[in-house]
Amino acid sequence: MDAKPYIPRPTLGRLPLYYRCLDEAARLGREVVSSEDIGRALGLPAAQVRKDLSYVRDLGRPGIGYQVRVLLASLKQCLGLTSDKEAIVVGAGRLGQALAAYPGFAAYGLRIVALFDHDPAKIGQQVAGCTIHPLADLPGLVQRLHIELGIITVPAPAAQTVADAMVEAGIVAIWNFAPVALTVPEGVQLENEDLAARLAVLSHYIARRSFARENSRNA
Amino acid sequence: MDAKPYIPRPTLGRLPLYYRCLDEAARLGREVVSSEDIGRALGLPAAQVRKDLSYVRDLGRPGIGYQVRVLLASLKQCLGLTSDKEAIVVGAGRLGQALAAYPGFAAYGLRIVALFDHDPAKIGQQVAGCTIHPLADLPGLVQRLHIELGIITVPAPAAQTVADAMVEAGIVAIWNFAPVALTVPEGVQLENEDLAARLAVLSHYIARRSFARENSRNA
DNA sequence: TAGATTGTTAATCGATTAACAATC
DNA sequence: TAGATTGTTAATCGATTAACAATC
Repeated sequence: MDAKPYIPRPTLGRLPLYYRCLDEAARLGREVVSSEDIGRALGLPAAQVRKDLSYVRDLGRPGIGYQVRVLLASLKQCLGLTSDKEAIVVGAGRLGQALAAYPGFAAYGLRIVALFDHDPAKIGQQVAGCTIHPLADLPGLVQRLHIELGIITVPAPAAQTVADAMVEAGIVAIWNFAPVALTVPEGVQLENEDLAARLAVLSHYIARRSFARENSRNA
Repeated sequence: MDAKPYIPRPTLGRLPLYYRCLDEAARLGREVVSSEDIGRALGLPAAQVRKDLSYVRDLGRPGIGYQVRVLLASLKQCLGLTSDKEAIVVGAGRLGQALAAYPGFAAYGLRIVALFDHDPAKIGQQVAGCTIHPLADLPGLVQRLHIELGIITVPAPAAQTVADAMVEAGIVAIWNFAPVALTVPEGVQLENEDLAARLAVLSHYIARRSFARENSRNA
């Protein structure tokens, strides 16, 4: 047991990419990869790959590279994917349902096991093998299955209440899609996914682009 | 016309939050807000708010604060939201449909106007007022409507082909949900949204948490 | 041994935070 | 005028990149 206690957030965000890259290499039957190989596949400088991987554990061999199997296992452990992690989604609208059915999580051994909604019409429906439960069942189900991961896809005004209920039930990491700043107790990890804000950033790039074009015309 | 030519990426990511915050303040009838007010609402230090807003334009008044209407208009221009921006989604699976129907974009004047899919069974279906078109119609539609924003929600193996088609058709900013490193020509803005990778990061935090707990027990 | 490639140190770069003169 | 709050400068912090000794 020597998982590192602290990894910088930017590095952390890249670890899943390394994991997927190594997984792919393993499927192709490769036994060893270099930081150069990984960097090329992901569009990152080799030095950054080495630096990032040094946080995971000392696994490469100078002159040789990284053993695919070994590094994969380390990344798996570092990302907490050794035991399958289960998550719940609160808010069974289109987005919540899309996440519940999203096939991409499986590559990391992540699984959404239940949806919750307050709309009586939705209760009992199945989405990709996942049942929609009433909100009242949340605490019981979370505790019974020892769920630690919660995803919020309710409208903004309901999000804080849902977050509170999740924390109360024992969830320690929340992925929030509602465009609102939530308050959670110390020790609960919160990640915000603001889809509209992301799209607005792309809109800015387009605006800047036309601005630059105009400028060069007038220059 | 004095839109700033360059804004750091972290700042850029916060601008939409300021926009939403100011929009809210305007709806509440507030005429002036301070960097302190904004910071409190968003959980950011006031100094950072001021620094960020200084990239947008010089708009605050010392001793007073920021005029809500004026700052809102500046942010709108900076984010390119003065003229309504339209986007297309390629990949009419659950995720693509959820995005097409997502109500949150409207707050920024962003709108998804068409879905594309290669599945003949889906062609012609409506999703939240948005028609699903065959892929062959993409170039024509993009050019006719002068669409500059494309969203990719197809499986990873198809993503590069879709990106190429988008660029060919004239799209200059791509939001890619497929978990794969795409190649686009210089000048085309690419933002990756890797949902599974995001969830994996949360999984790591949980793992670290239990590691920390175990450690403190043994300490 | 020579060539390859690591892990790490040091240099660079960029973002955040603190402090404060300017000004309403 | 006194109090409030900006915009900006300088200090701090943290991440990326480059370089290279260690080593397979």
